[in-house]
Amino acid sequence: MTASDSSRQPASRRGGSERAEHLAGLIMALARREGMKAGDRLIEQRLADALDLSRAPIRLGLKALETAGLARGEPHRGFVLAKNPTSGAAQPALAAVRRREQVYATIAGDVLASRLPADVTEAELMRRYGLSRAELQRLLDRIAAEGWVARLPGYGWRFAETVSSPEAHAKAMAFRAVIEPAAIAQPGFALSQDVIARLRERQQRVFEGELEKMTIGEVFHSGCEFHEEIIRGAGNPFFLESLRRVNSIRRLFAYRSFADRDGMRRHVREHLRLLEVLETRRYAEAAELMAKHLQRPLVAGLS
Amino acid sequence: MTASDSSRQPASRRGGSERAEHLAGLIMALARREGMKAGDRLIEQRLADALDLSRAPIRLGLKALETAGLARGEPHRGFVLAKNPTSGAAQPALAAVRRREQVYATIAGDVLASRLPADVTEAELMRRYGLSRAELQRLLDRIAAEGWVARLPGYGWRFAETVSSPEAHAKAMAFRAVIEPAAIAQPGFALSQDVIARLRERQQRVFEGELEKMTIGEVFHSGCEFHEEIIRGAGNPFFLESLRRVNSIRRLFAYRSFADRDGMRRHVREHLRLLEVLETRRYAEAAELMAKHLQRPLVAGLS
DNA sequence: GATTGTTCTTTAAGGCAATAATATACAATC
DNA sequence: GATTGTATATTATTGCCTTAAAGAACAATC
Repeated sequence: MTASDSSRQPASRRGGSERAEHLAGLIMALARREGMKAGDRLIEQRLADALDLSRAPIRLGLKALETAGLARGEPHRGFVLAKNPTSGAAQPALAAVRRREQVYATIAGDVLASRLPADVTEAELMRRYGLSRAELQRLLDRIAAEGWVARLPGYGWRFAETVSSPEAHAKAMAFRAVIEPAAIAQPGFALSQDVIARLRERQQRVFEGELEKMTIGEVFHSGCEFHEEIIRGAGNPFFLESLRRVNSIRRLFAYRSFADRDGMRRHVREHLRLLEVLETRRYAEAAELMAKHLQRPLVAGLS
Repeated sequence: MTASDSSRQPASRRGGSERAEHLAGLIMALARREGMKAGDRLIEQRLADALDLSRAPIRLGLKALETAGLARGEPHRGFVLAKNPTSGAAQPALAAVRRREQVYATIAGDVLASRLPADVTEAELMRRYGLSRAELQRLLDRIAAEGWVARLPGYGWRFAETVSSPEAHAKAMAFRAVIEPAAIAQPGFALSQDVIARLRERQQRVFEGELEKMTIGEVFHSGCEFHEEIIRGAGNPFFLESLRRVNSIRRLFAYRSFADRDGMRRHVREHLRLLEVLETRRYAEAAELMAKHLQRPLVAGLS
């Protein structure tokens, strides 16, 4: 009924190489994470290592970036960032990525609004969203990895009730309120000064202006990264892993939440405060602070 | 180098329908969980509902059970359990299931012992374990769902360091020691008398003798079920989900642990004690008890 | 009236060949 | 000496087709 008919095309040949633009997006995202500026060199091997790829696909991504005007390249000198990755101009390349995400978002929306039955066959999804079997499988694998759909033993898949339930958000927060402070309170917890500095720099930048220019999705993403980086300090992958999963589900309803810029501002300030305490290794205190940070009901979802 | 060559066959036609025997195994496992006895009827639709399947595959499973001598069927009267599902005789049908699990176990062992590089291509795995692409994909999907392998952005997969690390077990326990007591202490925690009764009955049975007859794997499985049923009481799927994931990884190294029957006995006694406290709704006390239960170093892994 | 038996429809898995994407090795350039 | 350019080998995806598996509907039986 609500299915998007999503350009019935052979999945390749669609506006100048979908894959390349996707790669371009990955590169820009990395550049942003690393705090790179316009003019910085984009060294192939370094990008390849950071993204767990070989140079071949990186190269495609770089070419796409050049086409999009986000990078400039000269023969035998490689590529250089043409714009600050945080600037609004980073959108063009991302536009392609967005298109790729469209079906995902549509499905997420349909599941959240219960427009889709809990149990569905692949055939039905293919028809409904105009996907090839291969495309659908990729998508379902990804969603399964995020934990909100699972294969049934026979034919078909089942969406987790978790997602569509109205209390889902509260439950996710309750879970975080348990694991995040506990992680900080773990015996071996430690956060290198490097990491702290990087996190602070990023939060500071957001605090001092970028916030206004960011989309809800970006703010959300940035918050997740912050918290995931901190929980990583426990040195226990189970904490990190479980936070990641919660976050990937929270992301689904984050889009619905209102943009309360003031609340977000206060939120980021708390992040900065937390970093101060972590820096001086007062972990017990930091754990408490984190607990408070998470318990605050807050609008409808960020952190 | 250590690859098992695993009967290079077309994946179907292998000793009287592999799939049917697998289904038979599912049915027996269900019968055990539900505490069924020899003589109980196996009603197709009921089994189908419980296993999220239709009657067609159930029927195959039942026929296989009959062949294996675990069920008896008469025309128009359906099937009846021939043996107690807890008896050792339940093994024959499971033998087929085990065969199916063999490659999985081999891979798990190779990863645990670091005989496999962290990054591998599918082609390499296919060669090494003598699998078709389809078989391998199924396997990798399952392992990915369990969380100890993940697709790389390019070609290949990466096994989680989590698994092979020597501290993995301690980390898993540390994580459990956080979430399980916290789950019990959640505001809405509740466990119906029904559930408590069922759990008690099961633990009691194990305590009073079955323990001696169970394999390590079965003891482990039973322990997981117990804990998962309890954490479910928090009514927060994130707790349950994360415990499940930890457990599916713990299972990997559980096989290596020694069978300390005395330790296990004490362990089950603690489960029974915990149920008593839960029954009277003294949740704070129960949470503490659970924390102690999990903190005890214990041999090498059960609970 | 519930359950099993049977038939028919739909769904997905498996294998194969063609093609695209990625990795790798080495030469060329700065 | 590090990085880019290029050629080659390896790896995995895609689409197509065949076949197996599962679901659904209805009749038959207890």
